[in-house]
Amino acid sequence: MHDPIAKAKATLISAIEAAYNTAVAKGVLPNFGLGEYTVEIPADTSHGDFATNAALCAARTLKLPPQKIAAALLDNLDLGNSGFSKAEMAGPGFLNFFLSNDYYSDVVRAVLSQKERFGHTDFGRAEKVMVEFVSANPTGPMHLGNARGGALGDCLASILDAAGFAVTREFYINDAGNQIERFALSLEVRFLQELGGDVALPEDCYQGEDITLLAREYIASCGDGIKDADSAERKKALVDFALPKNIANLKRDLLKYRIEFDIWFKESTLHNDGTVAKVLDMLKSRGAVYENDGALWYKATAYGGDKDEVLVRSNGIPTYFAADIAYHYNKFAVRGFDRVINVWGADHHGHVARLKGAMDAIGLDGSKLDIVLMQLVRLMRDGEPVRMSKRTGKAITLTDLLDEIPIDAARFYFNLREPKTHCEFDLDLAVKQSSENPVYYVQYAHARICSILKALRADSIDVDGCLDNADFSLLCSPDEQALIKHISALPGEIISAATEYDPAKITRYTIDLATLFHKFYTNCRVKGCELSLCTARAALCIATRQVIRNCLELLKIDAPETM
RNA sequence: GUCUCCGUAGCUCAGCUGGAUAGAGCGUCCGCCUCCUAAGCGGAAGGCCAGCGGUUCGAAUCCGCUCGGGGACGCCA
Repeated sequence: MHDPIAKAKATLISAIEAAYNTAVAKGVLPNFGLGEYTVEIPADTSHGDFATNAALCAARTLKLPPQKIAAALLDNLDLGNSGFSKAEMAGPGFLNFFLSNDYYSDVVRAVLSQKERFGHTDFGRAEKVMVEFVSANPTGPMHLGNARGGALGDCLASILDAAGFAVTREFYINDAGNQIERFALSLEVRFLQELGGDVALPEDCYQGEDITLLAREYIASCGDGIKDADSAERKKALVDFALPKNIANLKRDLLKYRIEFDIWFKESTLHNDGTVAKVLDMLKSRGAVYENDGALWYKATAYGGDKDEVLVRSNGIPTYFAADIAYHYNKFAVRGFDRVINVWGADHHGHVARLKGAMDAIGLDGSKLDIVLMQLVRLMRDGEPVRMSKRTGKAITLTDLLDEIPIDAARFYFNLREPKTHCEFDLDLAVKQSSENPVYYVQYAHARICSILKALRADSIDVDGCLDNADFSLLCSPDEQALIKHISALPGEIISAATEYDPAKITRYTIDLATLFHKFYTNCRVKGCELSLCTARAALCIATRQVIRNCLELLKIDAPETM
């Protein structure tokens, strides 16, 4: 039982189709087919556990009132061993179905036996998927956008993995191009300034204090020997020293944020190994480029773009865009990914169509490239937007953020909303250890369960033998069934989060799970009730704890035993 | 100007591949611990789903326009 909800829906659809065929055979309904309809889980449980609008949808083709069709379907419905106990007609012609007790027992049993694998499916058929995210500029520290992108990309990768894809997490290091030139120049100026030189830092250079510190570190460990070398040599020495340090810092900070990449891919390799030149040749041979003002232009407009783009500047240096085409050529053609997902800030949205188009232009399939555009975050404190770090006066960095708020809260918060929504990050709320902060609400449910189980063990109740000994059919109160039904939705929820690239589905699922558990906790006592019921409820507690853990594992958030 | 995201309770947001009475948290008010963690649960109040039109049995959901807000439109990355 990989996905109980999907299985139940499939069962219902075949039962409905069978009922229709029987009704047709009896001459009760015309033989035009039911057409398209849906089976859904109604918001209101009095409308059953599942409901279908089949009769409403078929009303036109069958030229009969919906209620008459629904009645005919109901008359000929055979639920047999379907896991459903009854069906009824309601409203304008809905058919509502009610699950039997077996369904609930099966779900609890499945969780207890599948354990940390519950929720995982083979939906993705081990398709090779790359998730590229963060890819922060290595010339400096990461900012708030990287914090959201990091939490988002990392959880999306985990979710895809759970949904059965073969996932690679990748960080693209932009260690070439203009920004490295600027980095080099900034370092050089700071270096010379440290040695008393009278040079000013140009405005378009990196103004941060980190550059000065790097220059100082260089002098401390390598001396000032390059002072009199020519500028190009001096810059190279400084960059060769500073860039690896910055990259190491990125790794360190991301690790602190619980993100580990499988691959750190350097842009420079694409320039050095001829991939950039190769894709330029491919574009040339396909007639997708032209020359103008001494530069090489890509005919974006011929491939779905809104305006043409420069590939090679008139000074002979390829643009970032040229390198990006080469990079994605590498992802698809060289490394053979079936699908590539990039998590980008919304400020890159203009880049999406032309990169996809460029994939088509070099004979690859741009539709296999998906971009998750993430809107920027507004940091709030005391109801006011925070733009700058108090300490440095510069943009807020990931490290600044994690100094202030717990990692659990940050990761949870950034995955609370769909990537495309503009979101506010409330610093005051994130540090609050109260019910206002949803991450604690979820963790509290987990801690409560641990506490119950501890109390039961202290009473010598065989908590660990629940799977073998418990009579799950005793779990029949509304609170128990609501909890179990929600548990059974996890596999489908993970698949849906994976296909829609929306980790927020999982955080919200987890909050709802905690809510249902807290209700169960309030209304159904575990300790102290009759032994068989106590054992069954303990089993439900263990199953719930497992599901909370599985969800928090996807988000890489701690599941504390006590709070 | 073109493209893009957003607009739902006082606040932050779900719901959006069309379905039954539009949901949650926070805030406000009122209840619930001799009993497994009250970081919890229950209840009340709070809505022109930005506006107008269209599509149809049915629209918060789909389409068009308008208004309001964020972002992008470099031989930057």
